[in-house]
Amino acid sequence: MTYTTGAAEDYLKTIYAHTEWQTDLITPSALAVRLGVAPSSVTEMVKKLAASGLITHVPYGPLALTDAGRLRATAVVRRHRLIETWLVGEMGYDWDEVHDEAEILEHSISDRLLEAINARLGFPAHDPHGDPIPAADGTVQRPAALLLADAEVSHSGTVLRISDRDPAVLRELAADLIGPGTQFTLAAPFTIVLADGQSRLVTPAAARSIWVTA
Amino acid sequence: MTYTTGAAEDYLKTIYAHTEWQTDLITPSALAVRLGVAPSSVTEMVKKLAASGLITHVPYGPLALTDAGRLRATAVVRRHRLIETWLVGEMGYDWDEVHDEAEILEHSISDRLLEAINARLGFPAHDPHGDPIPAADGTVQRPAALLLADAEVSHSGTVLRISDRDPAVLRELAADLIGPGTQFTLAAPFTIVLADGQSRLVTPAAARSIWVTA
DNA sequence: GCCAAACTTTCGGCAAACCGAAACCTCGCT
DNA sequence: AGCGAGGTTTCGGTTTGCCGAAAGTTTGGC
Repeated sequence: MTYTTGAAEDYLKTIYAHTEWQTDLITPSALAVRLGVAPSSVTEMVKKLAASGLITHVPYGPLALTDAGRLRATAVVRRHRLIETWLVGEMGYDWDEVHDEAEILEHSISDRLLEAINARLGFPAHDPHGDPIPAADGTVQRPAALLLADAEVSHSGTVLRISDRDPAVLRELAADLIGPGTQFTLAAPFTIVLADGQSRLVTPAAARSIWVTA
Repeated sequence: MTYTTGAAEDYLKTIYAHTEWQTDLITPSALAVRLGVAPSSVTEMVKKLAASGLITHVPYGPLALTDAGRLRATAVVRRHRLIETWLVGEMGYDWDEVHDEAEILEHSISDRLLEAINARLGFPAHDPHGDPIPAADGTVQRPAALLLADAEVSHSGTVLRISDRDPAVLRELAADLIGPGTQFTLAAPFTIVLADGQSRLVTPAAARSIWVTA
């Protein structure tokens, strides 16, 4: 069936998000934590999503999106990221303030309004955090990326994206003028040197939120 | 208590809308028809709204908003009309296309985003149909108005608002270049003469949708 | 190779909105 | 005054999404 309630969209989106920058599959309990619901609620929704052919699931095993599920998930992510881009680009929001608003609007905006926004923005490829905006057909352009916390000392590269999970990290980095496109060299663990020679100490939380070119 | 679900907002808005341009109170059955729900659903919601102090209701009697309910209702109407104004003013919608989108977004947009939109639009006083946009404190500036269908022949005036209930009427009037602000004289029933001397035959449905200065 | 911890599922329940059928008021008309 | 039509409410039931407690499964460590 169609089955496109807001709740189901949130489950699909979260399953998708888990594998966007890493490869392991998500477990029901991890999904429960991410969504802030009880494990039993996940079991229930998983049954519905599997019955609708949007995910695959063997009992007591992890979850994986089907092609149909991934298409549905990327559509939600597309809406979310276009809305975030619009809030920052046109409505005066800062990049640490857009998440909650987008979380709600992504479930109610029409395709038509979304495309009007997309056109106004000039069909952006990335949102303010550097995350790729999926195309309408579900295609996503995702560069090879590495967590800054996992990079070797002396690694040089460009910041690709900052996870928007933690607004405090976003504010910290905005104050340090670090964002997508920033070029750097890792001088020592948690210490980066920018193109202009200035060095910055990033917190461990930030190092685990910043993804850079490999 | 607070009780601000989307469903409750729709009930309050509809009760408010009924008395906006006329004075009689709405009955539960009329409310059911307007909302497209069964009468028994109305009874149930009416109990909750009355228990929350948002409406008054004596069994088997009509419904009336309390001050608290009216404030809640005008807040929804404000969101609806600002969204409509924005869709027409910035997003390329025509005035007959905005209702459904606004109907959904009015329940999910935040106060902050609404005010950002309001500021971009220059704090408009009316929506594209000529309906007054309530102020944030619930105040509404509503001029004395008369239905064109009820006006006497030779009545002269200005179009104040067009009900947005029927998109076909809106398209008909847009084609005839009739809208809020249009000056006219009623030459004969259903026949108006515009300021430039051109005359227009309006359909009975349109005459029951056009409100003019008294 | 077994067992307990950790994870997952099942089960009964709840709240919000909705429904249709049946019971119940009200009011106008005779 | 009484009666019936029409509007309103009650009642039992449905769906969606959530919960906690209890039962079931898996798996790592000994």
